[in-house]
Amino acid sequence: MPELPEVETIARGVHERVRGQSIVQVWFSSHRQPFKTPAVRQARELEDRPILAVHRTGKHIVCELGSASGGHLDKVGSMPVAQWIVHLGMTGRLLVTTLDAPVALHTHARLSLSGGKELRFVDPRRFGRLEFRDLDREAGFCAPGAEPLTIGPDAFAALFRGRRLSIKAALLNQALLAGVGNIYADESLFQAGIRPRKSCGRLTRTELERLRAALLQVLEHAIRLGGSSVSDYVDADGVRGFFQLEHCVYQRTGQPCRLCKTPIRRILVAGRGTHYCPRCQS
DNA sequence: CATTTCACCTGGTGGC
DNA sequence: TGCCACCAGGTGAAAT
Repeated sequence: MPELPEVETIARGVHERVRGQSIVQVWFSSHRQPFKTPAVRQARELEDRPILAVHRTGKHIVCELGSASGGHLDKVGSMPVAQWIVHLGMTGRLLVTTLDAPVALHTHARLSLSGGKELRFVDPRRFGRLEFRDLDREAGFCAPGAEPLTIGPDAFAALFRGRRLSIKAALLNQALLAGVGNIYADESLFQAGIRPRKSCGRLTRTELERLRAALLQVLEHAIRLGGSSVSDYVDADGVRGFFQLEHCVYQRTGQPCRLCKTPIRRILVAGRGTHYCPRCQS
């Protein structure tokens, strides 16, 4: 499941490979689900536009686009006038392939590019979303929550102050922090030595600062390793990540804790499978 | 308003 | 061997 490190890895890969190229032709599957903007309008809007840059915000991939009419006149670095926003959901992939590469099952979008490659969106469970924004008429995409890689100690602590829900549920709330999902919530709570069910309001300032530092460290480490491939995650080239090998608790139910050998436990918190060490996380 | 539950999806798994 | 119930979880809408 793509979370911040996986989405960051994909966005970087796509950026390197498609920056400066124009979208030549757009094909969408007939499935209704993945489109936040209706497919017909989305396809018409995307065609002929140059891709100026690709970056990540929260779990969203944002492609900054130039204007269609004078696409060849736009230079990389000029102001974007539109955006194509991709959310991968649970099983979404965004791949840069050759034009003649075999089309994977559950391919929902194919954007052929001026450089002779293709940008493909593949998503078996169709939880992903594709959206187009015309920046002349609407605001640019902005994740609702704070960015975990840059948020400071005070702002981080303020997110959780006065809340009664569990810290695990709060970490998963995208309106508070953008980009944290089940894997990195569990891993950062382990690193910080905090029980997932602990109420936000009962966390001390020291614990919150430990959590912020742990989250930052875990996310940066995961980005360096190209993300976690736990189900079928791959980067823009179809290459798997390596951070799953470093997981301390996620999907390690019953296995010995890497620090104290106590078997890792799995419980349900806020309806999500949650993994923790009963000894290291007090 | 804050918080919880559920529906949306398909592939993989385990029981019989 | 085959079939089927069930689970995985990001998100947003509905319920509490």
